[in-house]
Amino acid sequence: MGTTQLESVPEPKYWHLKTVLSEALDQDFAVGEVLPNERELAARFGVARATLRQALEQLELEGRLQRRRGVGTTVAPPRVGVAVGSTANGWPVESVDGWELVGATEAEPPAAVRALLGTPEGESVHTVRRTRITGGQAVAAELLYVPAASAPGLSPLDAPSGPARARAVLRELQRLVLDGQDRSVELGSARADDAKELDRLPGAPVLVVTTRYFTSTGTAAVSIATYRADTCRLTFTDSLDLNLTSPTA
Amino acid sequence: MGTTQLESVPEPKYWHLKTVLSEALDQDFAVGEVLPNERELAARFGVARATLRQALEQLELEGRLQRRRGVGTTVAPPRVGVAVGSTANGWPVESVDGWELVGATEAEPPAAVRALLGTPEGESVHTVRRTRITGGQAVAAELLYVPAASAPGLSPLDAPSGPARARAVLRELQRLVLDGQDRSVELGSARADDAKELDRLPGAPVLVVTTRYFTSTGTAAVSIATYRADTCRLTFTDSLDLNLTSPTA
DNA sequence: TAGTGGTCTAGACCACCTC
DNA sequence: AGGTGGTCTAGACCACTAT
Repeated sequence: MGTTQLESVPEPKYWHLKTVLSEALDQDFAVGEVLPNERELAARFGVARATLRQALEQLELEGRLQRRRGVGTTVAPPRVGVAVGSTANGWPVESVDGWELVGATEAEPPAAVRALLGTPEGESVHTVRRTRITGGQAVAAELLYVPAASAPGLSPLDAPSGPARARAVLRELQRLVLDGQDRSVELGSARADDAKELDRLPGAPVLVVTTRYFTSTGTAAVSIATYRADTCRLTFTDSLDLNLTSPTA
Repeated sequence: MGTTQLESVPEPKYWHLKTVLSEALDQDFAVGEVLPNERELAARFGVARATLRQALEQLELEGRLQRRRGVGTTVAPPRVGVAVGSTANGWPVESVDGWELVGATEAEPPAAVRALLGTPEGESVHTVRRTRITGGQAVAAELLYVPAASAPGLSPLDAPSGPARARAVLRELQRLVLDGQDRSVELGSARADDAKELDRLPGAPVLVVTTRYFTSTGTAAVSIATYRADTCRLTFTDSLDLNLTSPTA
């Protein structure tokens, strides 16, 4: 029959909207510029605010927009490339790559971490919290889990908490010979504590980088680092010779 | 003053709901089991369907749930670890790691790729499409961009398209000496064509892995691979020989 | 055809920021 | 106080899958 079926796959409104907005961002807006508010944009496009928001959410997920409650929606700068594993085959250290020590506690790790460490249930481990700052912006929050066996020289009493304690744990780690590491990346949503460090709302999309540090005796430490997925592009420089990785002039 | 402010941060309903559901998934459901439908779940928790859906979306983002239109919501298996760069310092080849050649065309690459390749505007490049299958599931869709200069021996006429053509392009690549590669990972949303390959809806969250292949003459090829973020955990096995990286001990 | 998730609407109220 | 984005509601209809 003559049902020509031209629009056999009707594009969802929010999807089309996203495309239109994306092109508008390329052409008519500069980085940092604020967009009209959601109510006005929705009216301008003749859609409900919820539909407009669905398009904005996608664009934010892709790092094109930045939205802040009480402030507005702005055009986001291109994602920053953050090196992960450029300091490969090295223990986490202070004052490189913009890592900043926040503090350290001693507690039982989550079950998933316990499985990676191979520590028995109920055993507490050193937990170092770090934050990674790039361009004045917190881009990552990390929890580094170090079993007591990996920091044998650490007295429970020197610097019971805070950055000094964290530094002490890291110093202990450096004494061990690192045999290798193991890294994985997956999508997650920010827990409340990480979200706070990253200046995002809980549930914000993050890239979760899990690193296992191996010594001859097994897994000596595990790091769970959550990177802001909206602003970060994780870079891995596997290339052994560093000749071609042109520096910033 | 006496404003005790006990609930200074009222948790959003969908966030609380997500926590409750997450615990229920751990305790009362097996992998593959189907959940009650959204309307019933919403009624059971006394919330609007949209709110319930917000919680489900988060859980799907975290890889806990799988939702299929017309079918239902099921408990997802743990994410599969897919090796990225285990074949490090090697050209992409066929029939390893479950990559399957789909076809090849010749077209002008997107602007972002053109910038990475350094090809002039208007110049078309070979574009090889591959799909990565793991456990019977498509987990990644890749577009490999190869400038004509990187495949000099390729006649325009042998196997004009399809898997045979793709194989021919890859064979040409193997003739070059690979100097190194450069990899980055970021969050994105699936374009329509990739979504189709991955059996997902357009806009589904994906991990975009961008790889640059270097030879002595510069960037010889660029690969843009999109991995299903809901089902994949990207693994990087950097561990090399530990000799050169002797710590300060 | 019945049931599922996906899209969309037109409101309302709240939390947060700035002035 | 006024404006912003964030949450939430109670509907409606659509696209897809299975039977």
